[in-house]
Amino acid sequence: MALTKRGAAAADQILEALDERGFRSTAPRRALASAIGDQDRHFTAEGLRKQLPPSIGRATVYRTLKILVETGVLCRVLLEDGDLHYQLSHHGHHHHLLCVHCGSSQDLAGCDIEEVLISTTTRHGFELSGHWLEVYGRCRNCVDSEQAAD
Amino acid sequence: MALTKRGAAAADQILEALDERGFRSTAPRRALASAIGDQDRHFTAEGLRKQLPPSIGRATVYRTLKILVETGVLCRVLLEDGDLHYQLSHHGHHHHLLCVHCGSSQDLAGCDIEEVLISTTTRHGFELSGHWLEVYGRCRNCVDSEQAAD
DNA sequence: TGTCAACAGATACATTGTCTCAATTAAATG
DNA sequence: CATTTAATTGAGACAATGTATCTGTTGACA
Repeated sequence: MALTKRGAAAADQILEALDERGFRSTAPRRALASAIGDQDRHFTAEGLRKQLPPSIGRATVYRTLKILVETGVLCRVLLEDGDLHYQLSHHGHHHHLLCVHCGSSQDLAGCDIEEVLISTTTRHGFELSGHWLEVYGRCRNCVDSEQAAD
Repeated sequence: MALTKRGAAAADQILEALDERGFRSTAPRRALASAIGDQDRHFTAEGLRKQLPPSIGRATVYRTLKILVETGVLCRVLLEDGDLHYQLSHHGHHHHLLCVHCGSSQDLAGCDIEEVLISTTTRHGFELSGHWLEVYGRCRNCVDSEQAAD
């Protein structure tokens, strides 16, 4: 069961998305959806699994995550060290601002780089079909608290 | 031994970079450098290993690749499916144009997106420290040959 | 040429998945 | 509600990609 109202809403959204694509509603998937709704930042498959009853098999967790990424419910987040995490994907195409200090992430909804990319890649005779961008730095909270400490 | 003049030059460059950082020149590292010089596109650690004598241990391959990435000689390439590959890094900061059709990659040397990113992230109170961008599409060759086929 | 820190290979282990297979179950149908 | 059946499950093997440790080897400098 989801721990918060927000988590429960997110869980419902996940199950709904699965239903729309013709996937069945099963007990493991409901547990997964609920657990994902409870995450307040990007997570790994194993991290998620540790929060689930051990009766839910590893394969199910990975299978479901894969489906959810393909469905667009989750997106993958690439950490600076190359680690792949998962995260709820509220918007369509978007990027992440990843705080290298506290590990939080915000979505960068407006993707303004598309135009720049098109003009740059066209010069290379390249026909753009997509891109993957992750942005690293410090979030407002971490910048502020550091300044306060001075 | 490197198969081409270009490969040999790249291999020398790798060994030189290692030397500069105080790493020793050893037989396994020379073999690695030569093999890397021979790659004409991004490669995986295991793929590289298959081109080396089996006497060179797995750990050595991975260890050396890690050093080379940290040294800046190699860069990691993120494929669209999340696979991490390696590639010679000729320039400093740069991005890749990855052809989803033939698998080739070109470097995008001028990184014009920095300014766009700074202005966008500043609005989020975010202090930019870095980013990772991969661009997917079709390279000039693949676009051309497809048009020729029409 | 002797010394010794750096390095090597072997091997065990960790993480992150995928695949197969037999058993179970959701849900549509009657 | 009972039947049916395709989707789904968990177990467990396997694969890819690393990392850690340990003991023997070696490059490079004095």
